[in-house]
Amino acid sequence: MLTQKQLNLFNYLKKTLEKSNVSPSYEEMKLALGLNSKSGIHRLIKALEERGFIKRMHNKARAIQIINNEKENRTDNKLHVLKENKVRINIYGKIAAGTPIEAIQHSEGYLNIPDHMIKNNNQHYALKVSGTSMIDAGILDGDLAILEKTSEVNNGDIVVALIDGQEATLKRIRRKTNSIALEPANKKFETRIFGLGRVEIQGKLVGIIRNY
Amino acid sequence: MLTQKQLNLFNYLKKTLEKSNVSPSYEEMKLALGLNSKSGIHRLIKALEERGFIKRMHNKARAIQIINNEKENRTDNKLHVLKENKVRINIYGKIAAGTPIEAIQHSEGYLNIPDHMIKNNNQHYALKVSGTSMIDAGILDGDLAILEKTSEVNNGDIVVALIDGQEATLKRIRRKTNSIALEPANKKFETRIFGLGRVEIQGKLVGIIRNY
DNA sequence: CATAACATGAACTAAAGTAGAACAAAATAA
DNA sequence: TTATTTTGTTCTACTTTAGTTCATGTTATG
Repeated sequence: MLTQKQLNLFNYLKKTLEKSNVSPSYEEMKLALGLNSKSGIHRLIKALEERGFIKRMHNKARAIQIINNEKENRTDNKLHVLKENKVRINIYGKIAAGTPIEAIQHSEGYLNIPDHMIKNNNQHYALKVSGTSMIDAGILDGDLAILEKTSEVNNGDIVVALIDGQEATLKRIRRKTNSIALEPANKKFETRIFGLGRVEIQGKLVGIIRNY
Repeated sequence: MLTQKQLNLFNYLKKTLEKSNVSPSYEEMKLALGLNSKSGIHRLIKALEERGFIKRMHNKARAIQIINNEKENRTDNKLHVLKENKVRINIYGKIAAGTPIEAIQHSEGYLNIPDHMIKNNNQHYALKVSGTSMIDAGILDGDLAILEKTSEVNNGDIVVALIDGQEATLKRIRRKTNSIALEPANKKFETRIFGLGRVEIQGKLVGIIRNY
């Protein structure tokens, strides 16, 4: 695609532009390639532009721009994306009454979350909070709840509980000897107590994201 | 893609805008670059705009905006990475009594935030909430507040207000004819009312991130 | 509404930079 | 080999950059 000279100039341009955003002038390029004349540079620049390796603003000083072609950074990018992917989780819908979360097959979309929210290797997912039953815990209607898929929860944790395989709800949990209490954080709602078998923990709250 | 002078000015702009969201005036830039004339600055600004490094509002004072895309956005590949990337913003410390944010030079670290939180090109930053004065708005002690650097706020918005250049606080704002009321969201705290000149808006709340 | 603070821009100078024609030598391809 | 493209040089023409001064708008604010 390129001749040797063109490649030399291109590499020099790239190197220079990576250091700072100052393009070299023809004079500087001439020196860098050990030429005695700027015209040669001009021709090389035209060739690079024609072949789509650089772009420039005509008749503007030091206004050359590198066009990165796919081949070179492809591997880099994939690696990068993969790394970033860890913190990409599914949004499964609203946590309202009625629908068990597992039944929701389709994700409503992806969400990039702050990586510090993920502290272990468990799967995570997000639900949109519906209702005001946890308002005194600072969880408002419309907030996004970030949840860790686990059943290891402590008393006082806020969890997604599936009741009778039917109703999913976000509540504070308190285990007793042979019952489980699900406490709202709102005086207008009441604590509900269930037998051990009726409640399945589907996740533990690890974060809240709110948008104004 | 820039000349040296253009880069110098750009760096100065960047630095200044990172500290606070007030653009320098031409006069100030003139001094910063050691010129005797504002016209030179004007031309450099035009060049920077032409090359896509800044954006400005015509005939508005101190209305320059950095476009942060010098290298990344140019090629398709990198754009992809950018899309996957969470937006990275600075955490500037706690928002407690006493310290004006502008005085905090050093960032306490970076934070990756969900990209949907950033809805415009303004700069954003994060502060850790200290205290319970906004608890009824669902903002708890220790929450991370995501703030947009702007002074365009509406009544009822939650903002970071700097009082007398001294005390930074997160409150709901209500502008009256010749005073500004800063309302807490906690009955135990009282609304404070200030003269127009005493309060400077340093940012507007756009999100809350909480970690359990 | 007056005034200070800012932004815009014309005119001019010198220096730096870009554009390209014309010709010769070298490298490459046919 | 012959033809074609690439490279290098010199020389010239022209444009932009960068700085100055001075004048003219525009906006914000008391």
